[in-house]
Amino acid sequence: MVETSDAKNRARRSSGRPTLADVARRAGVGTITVSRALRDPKRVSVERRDRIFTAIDDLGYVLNPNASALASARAAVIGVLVPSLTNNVFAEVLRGIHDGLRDSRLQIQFANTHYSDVEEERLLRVFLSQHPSGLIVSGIDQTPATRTLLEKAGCPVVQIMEIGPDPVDMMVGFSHFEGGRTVTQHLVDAGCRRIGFLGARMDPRSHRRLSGYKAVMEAAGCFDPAFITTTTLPSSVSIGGDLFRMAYAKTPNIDALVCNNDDLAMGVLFACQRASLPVPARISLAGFNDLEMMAVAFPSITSIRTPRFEIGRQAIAMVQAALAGERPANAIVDLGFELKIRESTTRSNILNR
Amino acid sequence: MVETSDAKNRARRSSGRPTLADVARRAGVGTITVSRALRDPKRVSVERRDRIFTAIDDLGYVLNPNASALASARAAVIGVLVPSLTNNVFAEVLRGIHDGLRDSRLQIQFANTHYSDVEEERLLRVFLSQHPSGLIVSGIDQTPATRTLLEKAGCPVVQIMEIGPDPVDMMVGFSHFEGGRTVTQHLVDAGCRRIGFLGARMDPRSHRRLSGYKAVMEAAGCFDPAFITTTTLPSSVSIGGDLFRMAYAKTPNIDALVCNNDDLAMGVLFACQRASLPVPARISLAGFNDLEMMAVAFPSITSIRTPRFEIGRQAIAMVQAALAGERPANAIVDLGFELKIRESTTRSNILNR
DNA sequence: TTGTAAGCGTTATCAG
DNA sequence: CTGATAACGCTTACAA
Repeated sequence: MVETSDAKNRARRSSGRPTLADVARRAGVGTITVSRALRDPKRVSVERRDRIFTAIDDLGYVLNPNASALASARAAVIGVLVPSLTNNVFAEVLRGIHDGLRDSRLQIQFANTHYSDVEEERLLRVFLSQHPSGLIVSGIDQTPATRTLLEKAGCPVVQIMEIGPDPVDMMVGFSHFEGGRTVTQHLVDAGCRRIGFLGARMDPRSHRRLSGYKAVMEAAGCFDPAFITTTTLPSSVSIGGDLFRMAYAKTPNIDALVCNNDDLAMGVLFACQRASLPVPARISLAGFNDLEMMAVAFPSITSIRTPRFEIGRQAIAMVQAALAGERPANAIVDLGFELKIRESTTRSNILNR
Repeated sequence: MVETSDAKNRARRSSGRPTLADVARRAGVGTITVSRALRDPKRVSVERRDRIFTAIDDLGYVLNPNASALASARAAVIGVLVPSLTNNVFAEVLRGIHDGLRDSRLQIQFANTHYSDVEEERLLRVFLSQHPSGLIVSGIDQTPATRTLLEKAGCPVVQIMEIGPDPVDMMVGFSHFEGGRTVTQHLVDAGCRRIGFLGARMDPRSHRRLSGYKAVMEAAGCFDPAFITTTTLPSSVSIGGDLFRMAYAKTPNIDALVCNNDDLAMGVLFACQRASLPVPARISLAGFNDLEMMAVAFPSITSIRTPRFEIGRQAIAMVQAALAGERPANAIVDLGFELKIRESTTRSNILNR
C-alpha cells in the first residue's frame, strides 16, 4: 500500500473506509455540504448534489451512524420495550413496527422486560443512554421512576397495547376492559349463566379483561368468585388445560369459559375433547386475541380480534410523524377490537352431540 | 441558569449529561483512567478505582455508547438477521439470544429479512455500517455477495439454525435433512407406506427436510412424487388445512402425513377432525419443531423437537467467547434434535375408532 | 446556498 | 499504572 500522503508522525486510526471528507474532496465541495445532501437534499444545489452522489457511488461511501449519533446527540434508533417474546401477540406488534419502518434509515432496537418493572426501568436507561430517536413501550402501568424517565426522554414516546387517560406522550391500543366485557356479554347473550374465567400471567391487561368480565357477570346477576381461576404462571396451551381441570373440579356446573387469551382457550378445547365434554354443547368457549388458528380449529373458537399488527404500524407512524414535527390531532389512538363469533359459542350448530 | 464557568464566546453543544471528563475531574484522575476503570477495572489501582466509582455514582454518570462506538470503531451491538418474526421458531431463538445476554453491556439489534436474499444483503450492510461487535445470521445459503460481506465483517459471525461444511466463521444448529429422515423413518417403522409430505414456505431448510423424507421413502421403496404437496405461501395452521385437502384429493389413500412444521400439522389435525378422518387410526400425523402445543393436543402430535432456545443461547455464547479472544474448539456446533413420539403416530392406542 | 471552525464524548497512542 | 494529546467522522453554529 502506498502511504497516505498526509500521514503524520502520529499513527492514524482510520478504519480504511471512505469518510464524508473523502466524498467532499472528490466532489470538490465542503464536508458540510455532503452532510446536508445526505440528510436534506433540497438544501443543496442540484449541480453539487449530482457531483456529490456520483462521488458517493464511486467511493462506495456509507454514513457512519456512530459518528452521526455523537455529533447530533441523536441515534437513528427506535427503542422498543416489550414484556415477552414468546407471546405471539408481541411478535406481531414487532412485525408491524418493522413493516412501518421499511425504507427508513431508522433502526429498531428492542428489549424484553420479561413482565418486570425493574427490568423495564433498567433497559430504558440503557436505551436512553444512546439518545434514541423514539421510544415505544408496552402498557400504561410504568412505575413513577420509569414514567419520569420517559417524560424526560427528549424524544417521541408511544405507549402501546392499551389506552388510558394520561399518556406520557402518545398512545395506541384498545380497551382491555371493554374487550373482557364484550366477550362475556356475548356469552350471556347466548344464554350462558355459569361462565368461568381462566387467566394466566395476570399482567395489568389481563386484570382489566377480568374486570370487564366481572362487570358483565355482576350486571347479569350471575357473578361468583368461584368461577374465576387464574395463575401467575406464563400463559401456554398446556396451562390452559391445567386451569380448565382446576375450574372443572371446583365448579363442574359451568356452562361456558372465557379465556384470558387464545393459548389458554386452545388448551381448554383439547382438555375438553380429552374429557369427552363437547364444545359448545356442554361448554361454550371463548378466547382473546384471535390468533390465526382460532378460525380453523375444530370447533372454531370465538375470540376477540385485537389489532396487534396495526398497533405496531401505528406506533411507528406516530413516532415518525412526531420526528417530522407533526403533532398528531389525537395523542390517544383507540384501534378497537372485534368480536369474532364462531362455533365454540354457537349452540345451534351441527357440532352438538 | 448560571453560565458555565468555562463558557466561551462560541455556543457549546453539551447535552448537559455528565461526561467522562466530569467524572475524572471529580475523582482527580485523567479521563483515560476512568475509561479504563469502566472497561477493565483490573488495570486501575484499587485506590483510584474506588474514587472513580464514587464519583460515577455521585454524578449519575452513564457512558455514552455513541461516543464509545466512534472512538473505538466498535459498537456494543450484536446484529441479528432472522427471516421471520411471526414464526414461533425464531421468536424462541431471539429469546435464547436475549437470555444469554443478561448482564452484558452488549445490545442486540435485529432485523427481519422476510426470507429475502436481497433484503438480507441490504440489512447486513446497514448493520455493518455500525461496526457491530458480532453478527448472527440465519441459515447457510447466503448469496456470494452476502457471504463476502460476512467474511470481511471484522467481527465474530455465527450462522444459526442449521449446520453445513463451510462456515463463514462459526455455526450452531442441526441437520434438517436428518430431521426429515428421522420423522419419516419413524412412520415407516410404524408400518405406514403411503406417507405424504406437506410443506409451506419451502425455504432451504424446508427443502432439506423434504430431501430427508425422500431419502427414506426411496429406501423403503414407496416414494411417489404425488405424495408431496407444497406451497411457497407462508406456513400457517389454515394453510395446513388447505394442503391437507389438496393432498387428500390427490391421493386419498395416504396413510400418514409428515408436515414441514407444527403449524401445518395442527391445521391437518383440525381438517381431519372436521372431515371425520380419525388420527391416527385412519391417518398418522407428524410435525416438526415440537411447539409446546403438540404435547397437549388431542390426540397429541408426534414431532421433532428442535433446540431453538438453545441455538440462540449457544450463538450468543460463541460470539462472546470470540470477543473474549477464545477460539472455540469446534466452530461447528450440532445441537441435534429429538423425535417425540406421541398419540398421532401410535395406532395401538385408545384413540382408534 | 455554502463553507469554516469548533465541538460531540470517548478511546488509541505513546511517553512517563 | 497513569496521563496528555490526538484522533474517531460527523454535525452545529455562525459567517459569508
